[in-house]
Amino acid sequence: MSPHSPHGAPSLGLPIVYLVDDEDVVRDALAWLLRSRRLLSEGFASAEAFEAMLGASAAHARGDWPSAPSCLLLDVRMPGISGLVLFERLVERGLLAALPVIFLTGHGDVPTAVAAVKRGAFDFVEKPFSDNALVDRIELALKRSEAAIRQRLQHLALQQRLAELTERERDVMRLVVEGRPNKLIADDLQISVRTVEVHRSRVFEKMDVKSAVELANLLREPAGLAP
Amino acid sequence: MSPHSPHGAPSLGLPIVYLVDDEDVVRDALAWLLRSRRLLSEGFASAEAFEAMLGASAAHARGDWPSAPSCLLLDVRMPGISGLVLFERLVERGLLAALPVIFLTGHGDVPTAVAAVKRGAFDFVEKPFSDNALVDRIELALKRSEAAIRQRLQHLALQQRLAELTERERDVMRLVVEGRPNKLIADDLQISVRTVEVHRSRVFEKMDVKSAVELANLLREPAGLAP
DNA sequence: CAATCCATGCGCGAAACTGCGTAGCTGATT
DNA sequence: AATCAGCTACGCAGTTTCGCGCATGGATTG
Repeated sequence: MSPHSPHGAPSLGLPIVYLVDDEDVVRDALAWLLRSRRLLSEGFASAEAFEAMLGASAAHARGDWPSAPSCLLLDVRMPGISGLVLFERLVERGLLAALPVIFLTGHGDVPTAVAAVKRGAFDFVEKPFSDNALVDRIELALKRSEAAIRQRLQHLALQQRLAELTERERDVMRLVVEGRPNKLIADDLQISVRTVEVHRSRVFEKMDVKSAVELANLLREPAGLAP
Repeated sequence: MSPHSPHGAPSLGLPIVYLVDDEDVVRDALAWLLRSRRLLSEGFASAEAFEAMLGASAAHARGDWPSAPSCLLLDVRMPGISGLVLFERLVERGLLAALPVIFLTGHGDVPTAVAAVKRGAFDFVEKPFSDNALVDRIELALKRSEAAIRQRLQHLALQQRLAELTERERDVMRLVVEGRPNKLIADDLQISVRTVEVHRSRVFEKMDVKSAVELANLLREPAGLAP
């Protein structure tokens, strides 16, 4: 296990703040601010550059998430791909939870800001901003990112175990978590009770639970539902 | 059963849109617009007047929700209690879900708008607005309100059934939904297995389920958790 | 061909569920 | 004081369900 973990949970790596702004001055200022607060950062002069980095580091496996808590300080208007467009792409890739976006803008209008926040932007701040307040927001965003990544890892672990099940075992499992007794499951699937028991016990074994209730609880957790 | 329900679910009453704006002209225009779209509305010239209506109709029972889908079109700046303050009070009373708030403002600033949306405002639109777009948003808000109210009703029904349980029955239930077998529950509570079985069966009866798994599923639903 | 998955039968012991009966305690009603 | 109702608690007996081991066979796949 790598460095000391805060609460016994495995460390996810050092938090990092990505800066995407076409103006060197802005990036440098932010980088300086963050360094002074002991936060790692990495700057990009365009949305394209940032996406290139994302694609490379994430091993182009869609659905892949950053493994360290991170957030993105994003300028709204930039030459080339605008911040809003980049943001929209991140939304569609489902990356927002792992990579909260804080918009930075000089001259924001209300509809744009409102739309961005409703779409899931973590914040939308106008320059000039208070350094303190911004860093506070960033740290909140990093915490949310960490929480999302942890939840994702749990989710993946669960999916992995689910993937080990055979088709038939999944059939049985579905009925088991609906609370149906073995006899009725056997009737539903047109197989013998004994066979249901066999599948059922394999499911328990593979999913590492000891009872149907535990299994139901496992699958009812947020991680057990959506992809 | 009153009027025709859309999907077999019981009707919640006619949707209503509340208008809170100090300018008569604005309220009249909105009322006219809504009437033309066959939506009920009720206007208030001040936040105070609206709160008075809320207090009266809700029978001052905190936690009480409007029984019909509704939403609130709220002007940001008004003499007396401002729209923002009223909004904040609604947030604190937990009414936002049942009564989504759409802010209307002539001259909004970005930070205010962003803060409102992050606090849970359904929307924040600047005048002049498109009638069509606004009505669309209102109808979405009403749908969300209806969904929230339905969920709340389910939640209350569940809480009601939970309230019928004895202290001891709740003790047993907790352990049952953790997946513990009767024998261990008996050890935990220092009572005999037979007694556990009695409580367990009473719980099933009162909660109207036939197995521990069904019970767990019932309690794991969103309605089963927070107050 | 070997391995895997699915399916089945039989049987044993444990656990769970049910019905019937008992009993102490509290609090309210009469 | 007597009574009734509700909650808690327990035992016995009987039935059902569950969990598991052992053994068998067909279908699919590498």
